[in-house]
Amino acid sequence: MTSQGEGHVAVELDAMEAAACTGIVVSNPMSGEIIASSSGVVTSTTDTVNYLTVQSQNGPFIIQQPVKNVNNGPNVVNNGSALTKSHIIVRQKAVPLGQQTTSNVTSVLGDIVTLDKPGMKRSLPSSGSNVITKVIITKNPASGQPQPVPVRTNPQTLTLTSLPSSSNQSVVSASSDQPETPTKTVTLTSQGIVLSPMTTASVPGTSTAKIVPYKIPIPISPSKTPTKITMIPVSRSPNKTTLNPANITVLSRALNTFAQSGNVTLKATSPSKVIIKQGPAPTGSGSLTVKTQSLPTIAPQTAQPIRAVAPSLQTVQAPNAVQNARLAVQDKKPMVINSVGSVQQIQVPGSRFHYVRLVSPVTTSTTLPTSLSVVKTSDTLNQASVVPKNAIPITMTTAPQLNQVKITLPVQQNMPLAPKPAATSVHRVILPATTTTTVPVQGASVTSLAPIQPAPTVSIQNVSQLPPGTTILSPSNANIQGLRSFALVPASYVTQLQLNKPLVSKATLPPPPPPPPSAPLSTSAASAQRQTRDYVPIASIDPVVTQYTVSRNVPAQNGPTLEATGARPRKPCNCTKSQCLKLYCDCFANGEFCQNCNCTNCANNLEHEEERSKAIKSCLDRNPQAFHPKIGKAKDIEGNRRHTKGCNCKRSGCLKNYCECYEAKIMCSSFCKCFGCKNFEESPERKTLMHLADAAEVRVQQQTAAKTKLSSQISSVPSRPPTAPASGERLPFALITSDVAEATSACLLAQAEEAERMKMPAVVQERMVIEEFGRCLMQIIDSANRTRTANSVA
DNA sequence: GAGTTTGAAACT
DNA sequence: CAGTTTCAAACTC
Repeated sequence: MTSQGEGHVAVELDAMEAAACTGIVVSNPMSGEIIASSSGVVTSTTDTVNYLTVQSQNGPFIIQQPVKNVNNGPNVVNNGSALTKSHIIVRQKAVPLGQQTTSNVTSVLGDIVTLDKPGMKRSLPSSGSNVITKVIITKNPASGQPQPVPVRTNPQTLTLTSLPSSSNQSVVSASSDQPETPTKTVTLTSQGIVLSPMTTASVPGTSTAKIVPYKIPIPISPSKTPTKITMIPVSRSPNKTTLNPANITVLSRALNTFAQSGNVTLKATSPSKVIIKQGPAPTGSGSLTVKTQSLPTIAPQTAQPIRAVAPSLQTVQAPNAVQNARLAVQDKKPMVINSVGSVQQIQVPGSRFHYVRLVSPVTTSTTLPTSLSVVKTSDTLNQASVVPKNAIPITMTTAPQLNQVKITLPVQQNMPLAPKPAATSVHRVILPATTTTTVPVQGASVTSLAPIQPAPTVSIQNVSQLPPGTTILSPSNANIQGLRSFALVPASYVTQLQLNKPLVSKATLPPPPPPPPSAPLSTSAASAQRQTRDYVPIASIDPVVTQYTVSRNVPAQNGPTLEATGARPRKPCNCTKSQCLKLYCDCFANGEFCQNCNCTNCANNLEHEEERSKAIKSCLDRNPQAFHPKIGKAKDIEGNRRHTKGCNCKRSGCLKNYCECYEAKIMCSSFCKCFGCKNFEESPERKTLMHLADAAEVRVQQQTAAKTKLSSQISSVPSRPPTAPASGERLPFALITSDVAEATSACLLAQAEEAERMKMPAVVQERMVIEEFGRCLMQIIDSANRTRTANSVA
C-alpha cells in the first residue's frame, strides 16, 4: 500500500468533460463527503481515496476519477493510496481516453484542493493493474451535453440496463461481489447525478440480483473479486428500448477501458443490457461476459452475474486474461478468416456473427490465448463475438429482440483440447436470451460445461460432434424468457464464406441428398428408428446434455447418414411466401437453416440472421413450445408416444400424411380433435394401411439389398473390350454370371412373396414379378453399358 | 408438372 | 378462443 502522501494528485478530464465543467466539487466517492470545491475550500476527507468524485458545480456532470499521483508521472494510478496531504489538480486532457500523456495536458481547470487530513482510515490493496473507465452516460437534459461518468472498471463487469419508461433516471454503478463490501450508487437523473451509499449488503453471487431500478451497487472494494459496473439508461417510453447515443458511448468507453487496448467502438441502437465481466483473477482464468437484456423488468435471477466457470476449466496460468483482452468492434469489414491452430475464425461482412470453424485435429496441451477479442460487426449491441486473441474464436450472439445474452469465456492455457471433430464444420452459437449460459472455450470443442447458473445452464459435451445446423434450446425455462438457443452452422456455409461467395446458391450447391424412403415404416422398424433423428430440433429438452430427439415432419431414417458436408440428409423445403421464417417451413420449424432447398426468397440463413432471430422470437411469443418436438415425450395412458397437441384432421381420416399423427407413425390420442378418425389401434383401415406399409417396406429393403448385391456382382465382373460394332451390338453375356443371376432371382422372389402377402390376384402377382424382372434386366443392361463405356475410355 | 386437397400456422 | 386466411406439404391426375 502506498500513500498518496503530500504529493499532487491529478484528476483529468477530457475535453468534453472539461467543457461541461464550470465549477468543480470534489468529493470522496466512498463516503460522499465533499472534499473540496474549486474555491479551494477543503472540507474533509476521512477515507483512503483512490477515486475522487468530481462534480460540476452547475450540475451537468459528475465523474469519478482515479487519483493520479502527478509525481509518479502520467497515468500512474496509485490504487490503494491514501489521499492525505495532497494538492488536487483538475485538468483537462487533450487527447482521447487511453492516449493521454502528460504532454497532452492542455489546461488546468482547477488547482483546487489541498488536503491535510492525517488519517488513513482505510486503504485498498494495490492491484497494480486497475483499469480506468470513463464513460458518458447520458446527455444532460438541460445542456444536451453528455454527462461523463468515469468509473472504475476493475470489476470488469458492465451492466447496461434499460429502465422502465416511468423512470427518468439512469444508473451507473459498479458493485463488488464481496458481501462485506460497501457499495455506492451513482444515479443519473434529469437533474444530475446522485451518489448515495447502498444500504443492502451484497451477497456472493447475487450482487446483481440486488439491482433494483435506479439503484445499482458500486464496487469500491479492491480488485480481489470481480466487480460490476451497471449502467441503466433512461427509457423514455414504456416500450421504447433504444439506447441513446450517450449510453452507447458509455458502453463503448467502458469496453474500451476494459480491453485496455483502446480499439473498441461499440454502438448500440437497441435496448440492451450489457455485462462484461472478468472472472475471478486468482484462477488465472479470464472469462468475459457479455450480457444484453431488454427490460422493463429485471428479474433478480436474471440479473445475477456469472460467478464462475467450470472448475475444471480454471487451470489457467494466465494471471489476468481479460485485462489483456482486446476488444475490437468492426463494422462492415471484409470477411476475415484467421486460422490459428485448430480453429478458424471467420468474420463475415455484414454479419454480426463470428464464425468458428473447426478445421483440424487438435493434439494435446495446446496453449490457449490469454487474451480475448470481442468483435462486433453491427450497429446493435445485441451480438458480440468473443474471441480469445490469437485462437479459439467463438461467437456469442443474440438477436435484438432477445432479452439477454451472457457470455463467459474462460481462457485457458495448457489445456488438452478435444479430439478432432468428425468433419470440418462451422459453428455459430446463438446464445439463449435471458439465460446465463456459459460456454467455455476449450480448444476445438466445448466440453463438459459445469453448471454455472443453476437452471439455465446448458451443457454441450462436444460442439464439434453436433451436426451442423444444430440448434439447441436451453433446457429449462425456455418457455419463460423466450429464445434460448444455440445454432450450429452447416459446414457448407463455411466453404462459401471462405470463398466469400453469396450463401445458398442453389446452382452451385451440391445436389440435395436422396430423399428418405417414402414408404411408411413398419411399426417395429419405426419404433427403433424413432430413437434416432434426422434433424435436430430447435428445442432440446434434456437439462444436462443436448439430446437428439425426433424431429417434426421428418421421416425417420436409419442412422445418421451424413451428407458430404457433414449435414444430415434432409428434405428440402419449397416455401415461396414465408421466407422460411414461419413454422410452415419445416426447416425453420426444425430449427435448421435452409440448405439445398427450393425455397424462394429464403431468409432462413446466415445472411438474414436478424430477421430469423426475430421470427424465432415471434414464434416463441406465440407459442413458447413452438420449437419443441410435436412428438416428444408426451405419452398416452398406455405409454405410447403421442402428439403433444393432437391433430385436427377433418377429411383425411387421419390416415394420410396430412395428419401429423399419422405422419409421425403414431396413433391419434384423446388430445386429437379430429373428425372421422381412423388412426386408432383397432381401425381396420389403419391395419390395412399398416400392412401395406410393412409390405412396401419389406419390398424396398429386399429390392435395395438385391440391387446392391447385383450391382456389386456386375461391377466385379472382369471387363473385356468391346467386341461388337457400334450398331446392333450385343451386350456382353459374360456379365450374366451366376451371382448376377442369383441376385436377380432374389429380387424376383422377394417381389413374388410380397405380391402373395398382399393377396394380390395371381395375374397381378405374375405381373409384379415380371415387372421386377424388367427392372433387374434394365439394371444389368445399364451396368453392362457402363462397363463397356469405361473400357472404351480406357 | 400442374392442379387440388389438406390441415397447421398465422392472423383477425 | 373461435373463425378465417395463409401457407406449404401431400396428394391426384
